[in-house]
Amino acid sequence: MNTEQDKPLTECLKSAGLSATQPRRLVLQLLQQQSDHLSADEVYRRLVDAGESIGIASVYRILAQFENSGLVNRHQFDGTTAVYELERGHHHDHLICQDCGEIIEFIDEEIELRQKQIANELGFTLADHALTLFGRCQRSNCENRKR
Amino acid sequence: MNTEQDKPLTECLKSAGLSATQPRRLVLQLLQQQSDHLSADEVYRRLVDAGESIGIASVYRILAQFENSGLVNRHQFDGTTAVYELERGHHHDHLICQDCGEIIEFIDEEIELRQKQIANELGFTLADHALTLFGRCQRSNCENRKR
DNA sequence: TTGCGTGCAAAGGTTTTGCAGCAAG
DNA sequence: CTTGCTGCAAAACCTTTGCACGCAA
Repeated sequence: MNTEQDKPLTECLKSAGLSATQPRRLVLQLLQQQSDHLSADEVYRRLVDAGESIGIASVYRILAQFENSGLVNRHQFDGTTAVYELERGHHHDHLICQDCGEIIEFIDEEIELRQKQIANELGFTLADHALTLFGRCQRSNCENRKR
Repeated sequence: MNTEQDKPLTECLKSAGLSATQPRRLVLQLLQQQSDHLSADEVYRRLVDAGESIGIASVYRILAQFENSGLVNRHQFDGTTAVYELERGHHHDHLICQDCGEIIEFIDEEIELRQKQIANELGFTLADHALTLFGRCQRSNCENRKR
């Protein structure tokens, strides 16, 4: 699949309807290099730590713009902080380890289909969904295991 | 099914390991009367509007205690405000209308089962899950319909 | 009585906003 | 040049916490 991330930063921004300013390039580049799910503050910190000049307000504004343009997805895994990940053209849901915080992405067509069916049965057109599983990994060497 | 809500307030609280104070009784009673999903602030406001004397801090503390005792469930449907609903012994997920905000509860055993299977296949034991569908209702008379 | 629970106010963390200056096209 | 974007600081918002007082058992 040919996704936006294959284009150079400037073109990727332009085709999303955004002018290619330096802060926007920086945020987009960071998200492309990362496979993690980053909070706004983590994005800000990493850029500052890398010697870049950017403000936290711009990070929030840019991430919101990226989300509206479909460039990134926003998730609210815990109740406090939102995290963002680059839209890579492959929809997926998330499984989070309650011990070590590891985030695993998965996709299940059966669940996807049932969701649509359920919405339809209830008289709705499915527009979006949020599915997060919380579990405990069975790795004996999980360094974050509690207890 | 015989649930906690069938008991008088005091007994319900006691069997949850909580002393039966007036604020706790008030919050529990409100949640029992309500079938809605209420935010902490909504709980606070409704009690104050009803002439009761209670502080917002107590509402937050009490709702957290209720959640730890399994008396209520906490949901984070949007990114900003948590909502609470009385645990009635029937697990369910939620479908929310993006037009009118209506919340519909549903349960689908197929999805429940697949979730467990997926977690197991990935080497995890499923502990919890959050599934929320977002859709648009097809009621022509939906007064909150946008556009 | 005795300690837990409460209310108030202040603090905490995340996100948004107002505004003057600056950069992109 | 001209408009839109940025950075800073302050505000907004939801939630938690410290503390002295008061109620439940």
